[in-house]
Amino acid sequence: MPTAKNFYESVYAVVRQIPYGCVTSYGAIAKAIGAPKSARMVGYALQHSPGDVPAHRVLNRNGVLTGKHHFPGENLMQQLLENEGLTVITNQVQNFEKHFWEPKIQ
DNA sequence: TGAGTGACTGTAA
DNA sequence: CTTACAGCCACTC
Repeated sequence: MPTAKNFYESVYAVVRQIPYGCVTSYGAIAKAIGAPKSARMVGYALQHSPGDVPAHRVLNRNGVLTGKHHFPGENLMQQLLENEGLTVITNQVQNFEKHFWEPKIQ
């Protein structure tokens, strides 16, 4: 079995821990799982993520919805974030630092 | 086996 | 301040 699957599962596990109304960055997740250089892989993993993973809460370090186009709808990601009390303008989350949640390793 | 790709990040100009 | 370039790891063809 590919050991990389553990990497994916680790990403999913961290993303599932993101509380309601909070967001984080790919690099933060990558660092949380012990691979700060693999931020790109986090995004790649989210692309293969199951439906029970709140991938809409994961943005880049800039607070921009880089993966918005990968969601079913054209503005679904933004709608989900706004539904959680966040403000999104031009694919960018306002007060990103304020809603930022740092992943924790259990 | 090797080369190409990507939901990123940090540093330089 | 904004824009550009290179590094990085895992996966697919």
